[in-house]
Amino acid sequence: MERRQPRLKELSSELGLSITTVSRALAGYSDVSPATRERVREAAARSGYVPNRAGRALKSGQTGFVGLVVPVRDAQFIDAFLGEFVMGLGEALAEAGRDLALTTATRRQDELDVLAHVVNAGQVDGMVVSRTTCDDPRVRFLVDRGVPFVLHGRVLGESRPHVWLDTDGEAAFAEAARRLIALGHRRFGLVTFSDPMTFVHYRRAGLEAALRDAGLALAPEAVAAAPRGDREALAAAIARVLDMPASQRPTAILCMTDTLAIALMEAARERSIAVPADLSVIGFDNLPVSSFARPGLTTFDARIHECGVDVARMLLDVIANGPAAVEPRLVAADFIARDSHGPAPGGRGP
Amino acid sequence: MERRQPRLKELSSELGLSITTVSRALAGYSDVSPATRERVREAAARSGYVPNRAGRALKSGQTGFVGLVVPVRDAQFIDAFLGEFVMGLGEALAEAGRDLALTTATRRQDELDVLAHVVNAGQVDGMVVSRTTCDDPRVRFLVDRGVPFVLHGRVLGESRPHVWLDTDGEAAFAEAARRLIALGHRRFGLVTFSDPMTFVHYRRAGLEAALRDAGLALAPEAVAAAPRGDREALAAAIARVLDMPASQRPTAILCMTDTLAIALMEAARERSIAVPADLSVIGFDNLPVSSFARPGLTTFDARIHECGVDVARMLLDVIANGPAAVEPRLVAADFIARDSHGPAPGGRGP
DNA sequence: GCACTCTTCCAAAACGTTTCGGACGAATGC
DNA sequence: GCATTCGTCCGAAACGTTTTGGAAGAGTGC
Repeated sequence: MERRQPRLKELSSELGLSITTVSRALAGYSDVSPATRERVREAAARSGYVPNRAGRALKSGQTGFVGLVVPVRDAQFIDAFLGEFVMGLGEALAEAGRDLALTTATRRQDELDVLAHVVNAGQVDGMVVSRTTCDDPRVRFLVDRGVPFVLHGRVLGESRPHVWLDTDGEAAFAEAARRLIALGHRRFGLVTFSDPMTFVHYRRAGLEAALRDAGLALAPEAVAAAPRGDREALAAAIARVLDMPASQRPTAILCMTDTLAIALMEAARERSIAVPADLSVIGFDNLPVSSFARPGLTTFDARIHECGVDVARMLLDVIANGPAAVEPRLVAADFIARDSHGPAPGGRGP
Repeated sequence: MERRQPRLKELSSELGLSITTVSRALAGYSDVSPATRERVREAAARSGYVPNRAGRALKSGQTGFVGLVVPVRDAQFIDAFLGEFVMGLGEALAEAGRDLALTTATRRQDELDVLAHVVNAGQVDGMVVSRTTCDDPRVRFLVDRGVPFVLHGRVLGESRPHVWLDTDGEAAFAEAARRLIALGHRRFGLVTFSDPMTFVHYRRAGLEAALRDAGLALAPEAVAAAPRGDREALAAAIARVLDMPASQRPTAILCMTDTLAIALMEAARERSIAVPADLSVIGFDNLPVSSFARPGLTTFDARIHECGVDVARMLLDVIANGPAAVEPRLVAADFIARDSHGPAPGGRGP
């Protein structure tokens, strides 16, 4: 068996034409006669000819790949939602005949090193950068190098033009706070990450702004912060908040992600703190898990699959037309009301 | 800015050496003096030289990519578990300096067409094939073409040598059945897919064999089958089983996946059929969702992340040494006892 | 009949790498 | 002192594609 894949050379000698003509016929150039073009196309289709990626990449500089570096932590998928995002990327790329080059950054390597390696090896036409930090070195590197890229998330310090798509977590957390305030809540808490991810910054800012508008404030001792993936630190931080005297304990806690919210609800259950009677909990992400949690978790849906599709389309646009041609996008998250939030205990609410 | 990435040519002229020598120094050949080798290595590291993938692929035939084609259905990630599998692949590939080329098969294209395109474009050194069907045309294609590949799953008809890793669903479902029989169950049901996936075949075979050994049988009317992703057909099929008179209705139902099991439990709740008092339910996959379902879902853990790691390692082995050098692997799934199964109603159990 | 354009085709170069087959001294064996 | 080997190094070819700069021939205008 093992029939070798035909190449331009085989195809051209079979047709009695030059390699040039076959190449230009398939590319649809006008300097090859319609009759020849048809003949070439037919032969290419019949023999199953597909242009070799490496050859094409070498000459044209376009590899057909778009890169994504995903970190591995705790040997488990970082946030169930990355899967959805990746599928969105893949779907939009498939429409453009491109593929996703997925590189895993293991613990031993810095994420920036891996990114630089991928870019320096010239294996991609552009990069998707997910999970940005406030001052992300990857963004500086990519801007410096002039590599097309799109951020999923934002950075704070970079003034040079770059393209991003982000969920408006600031507006979402402000909305959550206003809804809870309207339900009579006055003491708020937050379960968050201690890492400098940009979304952490914005969501917290949204919460604090809404509280300020209502003449309230987020007490520092009502904030539980832990590094991503560190279950023990998280449990300890949550314990510090939940073990406050009931008269000082927050009656409503916002959580950076659904995963954190579910951990919080488990911790509350262990302490016989009833959700939502004693404590309202709101998450973010709308993971599939969240609708099966008991009580069902109130959260925000960021339509992560659509974000993936949009980021890929924006990146294709940047690759074709440069970053100046593409507008950054801030997309709203939808409030998903379930059963984990309700009126404040004590009946001051409606 | 936009400093161009140095290439072998720049590096060699900077060092006053030939391209050949620089290339061979970096590759560690013995015909370059240790002193020169060090000098070259140092210069390469300093300038951030990384060999161009396209150039290398063109000459050596090795692209550094391993391919995976994932289907998109219902615009949502097919089974949460694929994400875990992909991360396992990526992790093991990263250790070998390779990357994953993820191609999405959209509805319009046949999965085989996409696979053939990827292979014919020479963009990968090998393929991972997931979700095999009993008589999978992809396997025939890859064996015909002599492309290195590893199946995640099995096929039934292919006699030519090929490498696979699969979860032993046959043993798992047999074990589940025996456990339920020991708990007094006599009437069994099955929620399954009507699609010809190989795992469907094996798991059902395991169930039926265990029943046969106990002098029991799986009644055809106790089997709910629907195409993957078709929620309505699934609901209708489940309804037909659950709406049987209680005296004939199965007291224990095995489900091909956790997703199906959760749909079954929801349908049972709507009909006030208590799980596990009236009905025992066992799933497969151990999705994160399953531990949050109420009652917690009894299931099997296939250690999907490890499967990804192992499949990638096997594929690297096949690429290096050919398929004959690699043994197929059947891995056991772990029984995860939670609260969705129990003694048969009527107290015949222990 | 001549200069010109238009259509259709092609040879050759280039992209960056690896590798084959040497070349050139210096050291070795006799 | 001569042939041989060894240690280093290099030129050139090749992988498959795209593109530049033509060439050859037919048709057109005068």
